[in-house]
Amino acid sequence: MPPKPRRVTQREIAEIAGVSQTTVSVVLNDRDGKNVRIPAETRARVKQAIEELTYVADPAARRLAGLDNQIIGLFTYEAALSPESMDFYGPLLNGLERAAEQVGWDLLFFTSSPVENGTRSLFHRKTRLRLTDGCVLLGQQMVASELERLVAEQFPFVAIGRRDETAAAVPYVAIDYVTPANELMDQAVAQGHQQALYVHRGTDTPTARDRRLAVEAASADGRLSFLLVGEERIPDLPRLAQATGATVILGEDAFLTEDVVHSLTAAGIGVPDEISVAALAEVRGHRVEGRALAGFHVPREQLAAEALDLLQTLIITDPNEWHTLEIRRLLVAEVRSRETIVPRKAQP
Amino acid sequence: MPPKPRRVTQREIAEIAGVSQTTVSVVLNDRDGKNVRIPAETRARVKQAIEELTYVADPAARRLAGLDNQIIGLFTYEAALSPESMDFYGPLLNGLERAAEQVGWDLLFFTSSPVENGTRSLFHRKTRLRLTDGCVLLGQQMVASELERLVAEQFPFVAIGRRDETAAAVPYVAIDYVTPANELMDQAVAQGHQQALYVHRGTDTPTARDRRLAVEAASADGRLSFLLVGEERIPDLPRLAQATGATVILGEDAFLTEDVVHSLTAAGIGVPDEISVAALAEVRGHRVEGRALAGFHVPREQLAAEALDLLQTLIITDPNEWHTLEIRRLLVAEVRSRETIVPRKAQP
DNA sequence: CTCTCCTGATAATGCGTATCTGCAACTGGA
DNA sequence: TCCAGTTGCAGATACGCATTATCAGGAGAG
Repeated sequence: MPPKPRRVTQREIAEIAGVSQTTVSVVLNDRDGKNVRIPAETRARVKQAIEELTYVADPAARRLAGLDNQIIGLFTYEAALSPESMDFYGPLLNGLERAAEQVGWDLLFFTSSPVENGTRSLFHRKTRLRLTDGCVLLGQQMVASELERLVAEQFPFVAIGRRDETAAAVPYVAIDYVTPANELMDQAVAQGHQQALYVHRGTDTPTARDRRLAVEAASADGRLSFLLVGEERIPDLPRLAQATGATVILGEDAFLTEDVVHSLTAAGIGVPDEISVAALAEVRGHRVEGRALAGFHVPREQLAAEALDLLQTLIITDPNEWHTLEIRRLLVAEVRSRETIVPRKAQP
Repeated sequence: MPPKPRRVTQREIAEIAGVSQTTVSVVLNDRDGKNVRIPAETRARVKQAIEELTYVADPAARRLAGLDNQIIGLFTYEAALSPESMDFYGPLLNGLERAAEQVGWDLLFFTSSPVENGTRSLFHRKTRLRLTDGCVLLGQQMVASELERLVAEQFPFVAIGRRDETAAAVPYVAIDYVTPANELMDQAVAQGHQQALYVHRGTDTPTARDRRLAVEAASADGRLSFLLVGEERIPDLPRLAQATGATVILGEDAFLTEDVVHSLTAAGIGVPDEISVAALAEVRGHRVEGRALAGFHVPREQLAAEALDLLQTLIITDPNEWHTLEIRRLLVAEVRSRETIVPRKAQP
């Protein structure tokens, strides 16, 4: 490394203004009490020197002295800025940037984290985590041990996405899929539907479980009768619909639902005229048969704002009081069902 | 601020291993010379303690002690992550992320910089600039005084985009539009064209000047005769083309060129059959008359990689030797002319 | 005239790390 | 046995900032 370029320090300001470094610090922080008093005239002299030399404090020194840095970390378990992930991360990152700008925080992307055992890891030998005041975690596959360590170290952080699987109390903001799922099913019922299919993947994430439970609950209390179908049986859907008399098919996500529609239309079944469809997930940008696919709009910008708000709360609260806080926040997704959930066709 | 959570320090490691803090530092940094010698047995003992306590170095303290942090700053004069700017910044950010990951650097977005006098400013009272080892600057409108201050402070930084207007030697990576512009004009000549129009905006940026100079040079040495036309005269283009006998029209950018095409087709002039068109700029995603608009493809991911490479060079080089480096790098844009530059129609 | 209180500062210290200097304890050679 | 050289560390210090304790000098009270 070349010699670190020397920049203006408080000591230099002090020499020029003819005071001590202490006084400069006091003036900078507008401190004044019974212990320390600086008359207006001296203050002015110091402030002038600060202006002239265009002093800016060294954040590393501030940090070392135990102060905050107004930096928050952003850790993603996959590349955040690649074109592929932009679809998902884009609105979140945009929301984070806007919220950070609002409160005057800088955003540190932990792009350096090396890949170990398949995923990136937050704790490595030179992690810059501790430079930040707090941290936002993004990604489908978080490592439980890292979350637990963050909790144990009482480091302020917020995960985006539900993190109930871990024993420790992980602060998160996430999307409530249950409320809008019920709303969507109620609308289907109001349109005359009685029999339905739910097409799902094999995965067992918290949100997948949520959706399935909502569907099963609706089936159990007689609102809407469901048959649950794995994705491998999509080719068989036309027959299944026929056999069960289903007039609605819900998919776990938008892509799956598109596959469902292809299977139906290939068999000559009209969507949505004969069978209504919807995804219990984000559907922005997804169209089937020239219509906007019914499903949810997830407020992702707001999700980011909420995450930073929660993080800020954690940062300014003593860790020992965290248990008194509401560290899990759910945002309700918005239902958009108009175009592919339509009234049930009169029986022939 | 709540009390700073205490974490593992070298001193604690030292106590457990029964050595001094110095020794821990030496072991961590694998230092060994004639001044300091640690036998393998002691090293092992210290390393074990480090493992057991899962020690990670405090980046702030490292920085204060004059070492590098492996953090580079990213300053944009506009919001970087908004959907509107993604078109332009997206590929750059992606390239930066990938390159940063390669070399193990974290990426600090200066999202906190407040707006003063219309633009964001890099130097404010609490700027975290000095936490970084170097900085990448993005944006159309950079503030000359800030660039000069960075140069004066010998702070390693690289601008993306040409920055010749400033007196001080500003390191940058940018796109060479002149070489591909000449190539494109040569192709037009090879296709039999002799007379052309160049439609430009009123702005006087370095790249705008480059393009105009290239066009004027081609005109001067008789390769291709040009008439330069301001954008306000686009409605008049059909008449101008007729009057000059021009069979090619070049636009300063893709949007301008699209307007040109609309003006021509509205007047019944076939594009590209009767008049070939191209933009002397990025044309990805732009189509006219069902064809990919001719023009350039700017290698933006590569631009980002080149910027980080230059930055890294600056960081590891003593500032006093910077004048010996090639601190301005140009990347040649790729010509894509096939679809809307076609052979000149035989005269009737 | 002495004692106390207030004013306007400053010296000293700590934060965690790296580095430079120094210094015992040992070893080998004469 | 005495000295020079080597081995294996520890002490001191710097980095830039905030904070705590302290201190000299002057004013006011008794």
